[in-house]
Amino acid sequence: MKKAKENIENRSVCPIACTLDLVGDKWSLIIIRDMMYLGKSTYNEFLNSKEGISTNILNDRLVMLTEVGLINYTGTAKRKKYTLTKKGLKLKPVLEAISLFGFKYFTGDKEQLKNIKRVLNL
Amino acid sequence: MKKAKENIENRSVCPIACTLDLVGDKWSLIIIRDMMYLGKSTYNEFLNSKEGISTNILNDRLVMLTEVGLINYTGTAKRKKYTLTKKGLKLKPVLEAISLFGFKYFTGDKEQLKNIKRVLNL
DNA sequence: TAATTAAACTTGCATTTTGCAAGTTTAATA
DNA sequence: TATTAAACTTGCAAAATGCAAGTTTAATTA
Repeated sequence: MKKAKENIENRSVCPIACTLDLVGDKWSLIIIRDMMYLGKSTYNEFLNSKEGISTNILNDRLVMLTEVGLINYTGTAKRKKYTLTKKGLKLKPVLEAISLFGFKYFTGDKEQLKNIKRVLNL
Repeated sequence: MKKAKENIENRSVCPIACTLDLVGDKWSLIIIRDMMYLGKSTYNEFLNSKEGISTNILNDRLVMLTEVGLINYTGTAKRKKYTLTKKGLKLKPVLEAISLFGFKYFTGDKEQLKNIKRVLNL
């Protein structure tokens, strides 16, 4: 079994740097977005996100996010249902600030954005 | 001359994913933190941050952040002074939310954190 | 009950990104 | 004029990511 990073090494004591050591990568906040805003909870739901995460990275991130206490799961090994922990839910202001920035600076398809906006409760 | 990524490719139209395509890496928000909260503005000041960014990555990020319009610079090629653009300043709520999460979940050295808190205006 | 499906990984390998050490260029300073 | 130092640049090793394929075993279907 591949072993996930067990102890995140913080680069400094700065709270910003420490938080980025947890979720400052390309995929963690995408998974958390899926849980927080898009009602997703299973491996395959995450796998089918538009952004196209690959299976090994998805697995690594689910293990890591579980280890650091941002998510947990119920169900059998073959039917895991992931949910955000209380700690994970505390990232909501972060995602909200990020999406507000995104709405301001990325126009893209207006109709599509309207749908996203609705689903993200914005 | 090494060419920096010229057009960021967005993984999707999601505003969260798009924003993460800009600053969802290990170093960009550290540099922006240095400018926003720690009064830093030059290559060497960024280089001397506690987190220890390496020279090539720092250079890449400064080029990229300039290209995407989050920062810009004045001064000669040998004495560049970087500042946040209006767009870059719009990331302040993101950094604030991240640091609030960090303060809640990373204790570390109390005295040191108090100093950081002061310097971060929190 | 046996065969099939599919969800959740796992593995191997190529590509990309990052880290580290050292070197280069040229303004500013002594 | 010589030295310093700020801002890169380069080369190479290590780590992270991407991609395709394979594995395991619950759940479903025939």
